[in-house]
Amino acid sequence: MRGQETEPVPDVVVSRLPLYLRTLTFLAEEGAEIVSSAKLAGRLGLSPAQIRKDLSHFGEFGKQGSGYQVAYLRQKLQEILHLTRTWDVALVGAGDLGHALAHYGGFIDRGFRISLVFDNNPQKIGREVGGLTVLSTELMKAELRRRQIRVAIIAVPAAAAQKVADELVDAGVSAILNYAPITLNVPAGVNVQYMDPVVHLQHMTYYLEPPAQ
Amino acid sequence: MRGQETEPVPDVVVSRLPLYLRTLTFLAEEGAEIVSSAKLAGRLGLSPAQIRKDLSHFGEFGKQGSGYQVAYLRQKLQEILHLTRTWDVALVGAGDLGHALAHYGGFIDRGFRISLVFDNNPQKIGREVGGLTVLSTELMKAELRRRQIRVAIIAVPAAAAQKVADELVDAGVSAILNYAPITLNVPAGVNVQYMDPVVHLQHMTYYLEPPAQ
DNA sequence: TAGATTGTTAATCGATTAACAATC
DNA sequence: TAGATTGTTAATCGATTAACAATC
Repeated sequence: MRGQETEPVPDVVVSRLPLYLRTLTFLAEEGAEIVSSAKLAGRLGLSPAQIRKDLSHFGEFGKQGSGYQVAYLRQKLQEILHLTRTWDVALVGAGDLGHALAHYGGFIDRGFRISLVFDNNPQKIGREVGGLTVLSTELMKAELRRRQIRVAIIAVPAAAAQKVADELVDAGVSAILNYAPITLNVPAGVNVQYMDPVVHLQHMTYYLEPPAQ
Repeated sequence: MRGQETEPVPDVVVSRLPLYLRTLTFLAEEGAEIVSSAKLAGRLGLSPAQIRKDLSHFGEFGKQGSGYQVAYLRQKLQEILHLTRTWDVALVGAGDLGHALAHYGGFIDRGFRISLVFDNNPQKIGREVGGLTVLSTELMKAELRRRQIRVAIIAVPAAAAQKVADELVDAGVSAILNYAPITLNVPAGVNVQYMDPVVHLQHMTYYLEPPAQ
């Protein structure tokens, strides 16, 4: 317990909170009303102590002897992660991946809604994707500013990604989920998360025996 | 330098190697022949010392005074990550995301090839996706065994993912890239990497001011 | 040679874990 | 009450960084 929030919470702790939240949602769907740090840890492959320590950065949410109320902790995590509202997200790139993201039904009940789709291909501009009309990237900056969009997803080829990132930052975006296989250069204060499947596959092949073939 | 490889390399080090490799490929395309740890670090937003320390787990690849030969270090990283051959990958799930992955052109020159696509939907079985015929998941175990597939991608809804994972493991798969928003339970020796866009978006909203709206 | 940069050591920093008093 | 589990402290563990001799 503490009065005013002072020490910043380590980013590695923050990165686990969405996993806790996701698991709590499952537990709630399964009808669980109470969960212990041990049970939550078992689901996630973490240690109970780590979960308790992580949560202790934000307050006291459990009860000795029983554990955490699932609905309550879930609510608290949503508040901590600023998910008590829905964030409008701009999607840049209306290719195969952009289509998949625009059609993905898993955003809305976890705090996000793709509200704008951009592409620079005249063939795609004006088409409809996931209920949205694809807009020209030339309109991007103005639209993002007007709608005060803070979150964007980059789903363009690597060669175009840095330019898109620059424009997004210029338009006031400060959270970027980047599917392009390239490290982006962004100013301090802008957060980038990376989603390159090949990077994760390559990470795993390290542990695979180089097969005979 | 050491004789026989003894100490295991920390996983956090392994996780950075694909990023080094990716950046070296870019540098090679840009025509760079030599790169210093400082330049590589600048590109990646890391410290030069970290890159040198990471690489030192595997050998001595640089030259005092100049740095690393791009082509040589790239080759070495490919060998370390077992990327001197192409890995056949099974894709499970032929929905929007599965389509996007099957059509993605970025796998082949980075060591992977989607060779099999499975789905349990009779509407999809027999259809063609990215040049491959969608097979029934009922054939999965036999096909994976027969072709000795070690790497798979899960692109099915969360509700189906654990069952798919169990079947993949049973079929001998030991590296799973999981797009379903759920933590998988797998035996020791099976590696899972997660790709849940919402988890990464939620990580970032922690740092965003909860907007007025 | 002088300048630059590696590979490595030791110091620092930070994260995880173990343990337990508090308490439901 | 007895048993269980939290929140927290201190210890441990591991990763990052700083610094520099070696050397290209």
